Amino acid sequence: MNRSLPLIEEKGTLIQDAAELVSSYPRTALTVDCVIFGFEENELKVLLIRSDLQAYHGLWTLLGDVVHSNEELGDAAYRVLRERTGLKNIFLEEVQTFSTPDRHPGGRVVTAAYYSLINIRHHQLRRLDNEVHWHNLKTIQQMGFDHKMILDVCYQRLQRRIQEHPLGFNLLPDKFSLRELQNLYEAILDIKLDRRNFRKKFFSMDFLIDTEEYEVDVPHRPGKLYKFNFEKYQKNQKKWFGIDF
Amino acid sequence: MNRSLPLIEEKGTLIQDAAELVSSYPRTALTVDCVIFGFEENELKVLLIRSDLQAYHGLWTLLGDVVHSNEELGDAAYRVLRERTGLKNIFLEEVQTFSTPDRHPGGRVVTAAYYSLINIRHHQLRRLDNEVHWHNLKTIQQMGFDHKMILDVCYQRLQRRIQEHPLGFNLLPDKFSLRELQNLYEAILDIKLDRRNFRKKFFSMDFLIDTEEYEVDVPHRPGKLYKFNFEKYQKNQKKWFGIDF
DNA sequence: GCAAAAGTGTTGTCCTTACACCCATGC
DNA sequence: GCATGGGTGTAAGGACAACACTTTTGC
Repeated sequence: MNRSLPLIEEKGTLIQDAAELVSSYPRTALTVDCVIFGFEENELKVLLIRSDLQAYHGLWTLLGDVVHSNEELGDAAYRVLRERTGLKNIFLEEVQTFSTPDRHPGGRVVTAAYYSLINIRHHQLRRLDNEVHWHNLKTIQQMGFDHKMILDVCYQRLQRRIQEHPLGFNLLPDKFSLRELQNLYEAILDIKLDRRNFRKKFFSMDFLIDTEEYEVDVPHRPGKLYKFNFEKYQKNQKKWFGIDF
Repeated sequence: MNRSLPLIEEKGTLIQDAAELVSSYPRTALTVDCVIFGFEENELKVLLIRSDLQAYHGLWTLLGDVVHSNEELGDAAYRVLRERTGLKNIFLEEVQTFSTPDRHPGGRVVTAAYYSLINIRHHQLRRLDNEVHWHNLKTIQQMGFDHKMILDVCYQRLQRRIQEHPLGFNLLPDKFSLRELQNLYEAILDIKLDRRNFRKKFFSMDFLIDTEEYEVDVPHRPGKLYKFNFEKYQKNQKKWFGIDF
């Protein structure tokens, strides 16, 4: 309907010089912060770095850095990860911005939070700048800046996401047992699941490939090892229209 | 484990002056853009404004503005809405940032997109700055900037969201018929739903209050009118641990 | 043989889907 | 009386939750 509205121009003249307009805008320091979750020894961990600010002396913070002047935020997040940890080929997802005016002691800094979930063993940390370390998520109390809040928000996102997408498979060895898979889900969701129902669920989804191999060197009956059928998953992407709140 | 790590300080001296650090950061123009969906005449609409840039002469754009220097992004989004349309008491949700370097013809501008879904009749548009108009979502083709992409991303978010939360009820009159509710869902999800199953679904959720009133002046058998039981919904917030991809 | 975890099946319940007929009203 | 949409029920299938015993291995 509104496509046919006449152009009304008397209201104001159009802005000819977009560059002049933009140059009149206030400018803000922009950063990105990466919340990298990892899974190891049946615990959900997160990668933190020691704050280099005197104001947060001794506290841990997320991996973050300022966004360069012609850089996309997503690219900045990948760069931060690469520079600080050497990590590459990781999928980052934006969660949200944090822009409380006093969130940074040095002045106004707006940050966009990104998160990912990776296999700790598949990604060797190089360049341990400023003491990058994995921390058990459950033991983290205080952090610098508003990073504890950012972490909490990203953790909630992760929990929601893993129920909708098979994120988990990237986190396990190429061949994994169902117990390992279940441990992963239990660690992330922070709940216990019924072993039988869990197995049924995953078998019925039919995304597991039986490798015919078994665990070795375990002090109990060895479990079968499976691979994830990524191809099949891609094809069967859920299209669902239920209403479910 | 890492809580007990000793502080290693020889790596570098801590930064004493956080303000100096921040002042060294490059700065970026920051805007917010609001994607306001509305529902009227069984159609999903979106509130757009005529671009005031010569470069996008005649094209429609989202409601946006620059973020003030000490303003939270969310607050800026609410302000934009208030200033441009008079709309208040609306819930906005952040979707994501858009930061392609050349997305604005006047130079680097990073934007954060927010969306909402409102009842067009409950919110009178005041101050029709620069021709703010409702547009039928399905007829929108080209827009200024990268706003078509932003709109698409926000629409997808809306579709996902309405399947998880009873957003819809704010969009209808205080008392509504089930047909109105179903029209809303069909418009947003862009599908047809079975009337009987739809009714069953909503009745079984038990969030509807029977007003004992009926539609009037309809050219067919009048439907019963219901209210939404917001209180009951709050209490029964879904807590769910299934895995469902 | 014992400890530890793997592996397995059934049942009841609930949710979803598909589907067809009568009812109340305006005209 | 007819057109329009309102209102209703059932049956089948699928998903989920709860639950206990046997098997295999390392030691």
